[in-house]
Amino acid sequence: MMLDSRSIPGDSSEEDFEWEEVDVPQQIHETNPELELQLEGPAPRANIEITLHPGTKKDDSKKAAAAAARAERILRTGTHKVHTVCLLANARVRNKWLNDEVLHARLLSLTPLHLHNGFALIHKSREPDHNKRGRLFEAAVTRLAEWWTSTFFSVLPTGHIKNRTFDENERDLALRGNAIFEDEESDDGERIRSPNSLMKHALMQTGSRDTSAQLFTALCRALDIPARLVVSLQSVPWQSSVGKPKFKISEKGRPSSRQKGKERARDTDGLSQDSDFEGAKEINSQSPAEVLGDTSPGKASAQAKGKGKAQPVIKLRKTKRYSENRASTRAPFDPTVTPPVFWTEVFSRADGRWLPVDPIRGFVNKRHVFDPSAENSFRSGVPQENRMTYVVALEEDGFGRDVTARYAKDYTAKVAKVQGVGIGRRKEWWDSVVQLVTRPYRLQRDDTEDTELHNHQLTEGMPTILAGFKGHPLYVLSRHLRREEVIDPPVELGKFRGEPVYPRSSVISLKAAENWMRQGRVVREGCQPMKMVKQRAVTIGRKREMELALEKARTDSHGGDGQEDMQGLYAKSQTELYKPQPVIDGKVPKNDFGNIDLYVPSMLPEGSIHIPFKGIAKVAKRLGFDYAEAVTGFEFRNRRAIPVIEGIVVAEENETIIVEAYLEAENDAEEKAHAKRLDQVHKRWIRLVQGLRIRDRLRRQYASNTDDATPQHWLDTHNAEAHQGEQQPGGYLTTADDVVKPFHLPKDQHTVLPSSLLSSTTGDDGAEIDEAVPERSGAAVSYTHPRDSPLHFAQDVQMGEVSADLPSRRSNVMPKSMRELAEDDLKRQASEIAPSDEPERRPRSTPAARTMKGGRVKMLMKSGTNTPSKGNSSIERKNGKKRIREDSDSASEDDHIDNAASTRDGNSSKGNPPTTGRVLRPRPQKNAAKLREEAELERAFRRAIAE
DNA sequence: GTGTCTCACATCGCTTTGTCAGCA
DNA sequence: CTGCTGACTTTGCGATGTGAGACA
Repeated sequence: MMLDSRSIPGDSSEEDFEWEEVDVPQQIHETNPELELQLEGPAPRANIEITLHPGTKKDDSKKAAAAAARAERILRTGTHKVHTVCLLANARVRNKWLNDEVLHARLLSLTPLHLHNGFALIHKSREPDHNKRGRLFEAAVTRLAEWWTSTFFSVLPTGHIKNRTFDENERDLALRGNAIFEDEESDDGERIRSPNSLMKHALMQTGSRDTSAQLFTALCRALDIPARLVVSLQSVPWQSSVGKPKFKISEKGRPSSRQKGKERARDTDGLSQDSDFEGAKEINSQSPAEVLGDTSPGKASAQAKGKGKAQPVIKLRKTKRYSENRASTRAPFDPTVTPPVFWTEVFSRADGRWLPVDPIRGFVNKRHVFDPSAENSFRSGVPQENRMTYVVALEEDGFGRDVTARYAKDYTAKVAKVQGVGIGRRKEWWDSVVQLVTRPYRLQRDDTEDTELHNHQLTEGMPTILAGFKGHPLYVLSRHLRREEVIDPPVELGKFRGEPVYPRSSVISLKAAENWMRQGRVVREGCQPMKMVKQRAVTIGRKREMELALEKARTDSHGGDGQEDMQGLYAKSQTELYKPQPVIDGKVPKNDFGNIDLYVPSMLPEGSIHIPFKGIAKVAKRLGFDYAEAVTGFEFRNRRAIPVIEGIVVAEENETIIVEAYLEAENDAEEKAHAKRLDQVHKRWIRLVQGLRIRDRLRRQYASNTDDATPQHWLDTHNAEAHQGEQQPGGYLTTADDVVKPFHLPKDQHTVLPSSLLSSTTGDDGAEIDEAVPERSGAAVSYTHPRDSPLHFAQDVQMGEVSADLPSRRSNVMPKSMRELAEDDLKRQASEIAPSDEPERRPRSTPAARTMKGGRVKMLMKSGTNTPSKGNSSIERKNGKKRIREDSDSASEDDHIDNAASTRDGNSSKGNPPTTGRVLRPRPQKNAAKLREEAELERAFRRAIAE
């Protein structure tokens, strides 16, 4: 590109520069393959070509994958929650059934008497020592459990609740989607539909281990021992990784992608599991490859080998039976040996505590035997069928308590984290679920139990994994300390892999001096910061400040360290309450910004007061008092901190005067606002009324002079020429306005007749009409046109007809102002006599009036009060129009007369019958009193608007 | 071969005192 | 002319949560 001074014409400022010719390569080759640039300059005719290659889709796919992962996570979490709640509800229903009296009676009848007596003999009177009583009770429970386990109830290997991972369920659902209803009975879950089902199992003395535990609980209750049904909810884990076999190193060498390798690893893993675990076979038999009938050698399973392309559902059943047969051979998964999902807690009255009882394995008072995590250690490689996350104990009254801490090993280190402790929302959710089943009031034993559970956590011991220390209530590692946390005093409790372990109680949180100020505290003089951290700059101002400081530091040290800005953090113990400068001579101390910091009430200076009213600063300023606006906090928008100002701080002695002045100003402002509002209301009313009047007048004029006021009618008129005599002049009446009466406003105050306008041709009304209905009027409105208008003829004819009918109105048709109308009204008021009878009689003289009924009377009432002129034919015309509607269902004779009247009045030679097919009921006739009342109301209204 | 650690990415929470045009 | 009000814009960093993969 070459720059030439000639190429910059007429720029004097540019003339100061000496332009130099330089050689520029004709083409610029961009090294970036994605952006090719060819510049086009004036001298060497190089073209500018910008080629933008669309970026690789990598990012998009990444995004999509992330979105999918997120959606899946939400789904997993949701599923986990719903499943947990359902399982809890299920346990509650079972727990309720365990109170069935018939079930109790049946169980008691099946229990040997000596076991009954074992409990009956434990009594204060026989054994005063409660410790001994406690031991006796425990022994009795042990005997009962032993009898139940060894003699009475035989546990079936299937039918109990098992834990399943999200993926397993997904696969299962995908498989059984169509057959889920037909296949109901094939489900391996034991079906207990009522207490009767439980009773059946009690009589058969057999069932799943869940049923065993439930029946044992019922038996305890029958024996009058407070017993809880304890359930470890086996909900779908929310973590995606749970139950997934990990990626094998041996898979690495495969030519396929890692993901595929992982999938295959999972598949083959499933295979290996399949051979030795009944639960796993279900999962494996439902693997997607099989579902899809994929028999490729790479994915073909050992099981699939012999089964060819059988339907998945059938396969499921077959494999299940197969596994059931083999289940008994698998000792490690024997449900009578492994930790259960349901068990019992009995309350030892003597000890005042709950004893766990495992009626399947015959354990009593051994809380550690229920956590399956220890059991799994020797079963590595198989999916867990029991995961302890939530353990709920349900009492006879249906209320429950979360007793996970009693049974879970490493509760605080592991299980609590799965429950969501410290994570926030999930823990919140679980708390809310527990709250649903918690007794609304507390018993003493609840408090005792809480203490016990708390002690369990305290005596749990140090975590064995690093993650266990994270958020542990007792222990902390310095690596897990937060930015603003420090350990003080650093008392070592022990070591974890060479790292010192400190008590959580030694952790104290620090704040920067500024942040302490926001709490109304200042760092004591001479205190050294306990920790130095990198300063954060969030707002633009702060950032600039930091940059300047950094720049200054660089220049000072000549490009030396350029170290980042560090800030010191202080502990609360290093601070003291901030004491602002007092108010002296009514002068309020202010900060650099001219206001006062008032983040906490203690920051209010001595001798001052905070008046938190909006707009009070103006008052204080007007009165000339010293004041400071109170900054009570900040809002953050657009990388800026915006101070929140709430009122002012003034000297105490000025408070009364300022507040009084403020209230006064408020009152004034309120009054002003009220007056303004009133004014607006009046204006709006006036506008409305005037608008209605104009509308009414226009309608009367066009309705009376001719009925072809609408384009529709214009059409009708022309159509009617073909079949004259059929159409009625009231075509206008079929519009909505005729059906829906607008409002009982004085409708003929501005009685402006076309004739008057014709005579004057000018004037407000003429303009108005012209403006309001320029086209609508058609020939009928042509009176506003000059005489040479093509519509002149129609106008003449029309007006001639009208004039014949309206002799008296002619002279009094000028538009009136609101004031004039009011005056008229006053005059009328003075001269008004018998308003109801008089007008009714008078119009009867005209044929049109004779046909009028209720509606007519009313209208006449109005006209009589509104205008001094009598025999107002325009009104009659209007009434006539109205009459058509109102009298449509009255005698046909009336209709004829009416037609005749409207024919004449409407200046139409076509005596058409009413075109409307509507059937309208006449308005009921009003009596004189009612009419008078209405008239009075109307006058009042008119007076109001005349003002 | 599993449990634990590490890394990458997502999400949350902290941050702490403007400017300008339009209108009354 | 003055003073008030509302629109403007949507950051960025560290801590922490989450999940996948590596490794002891």
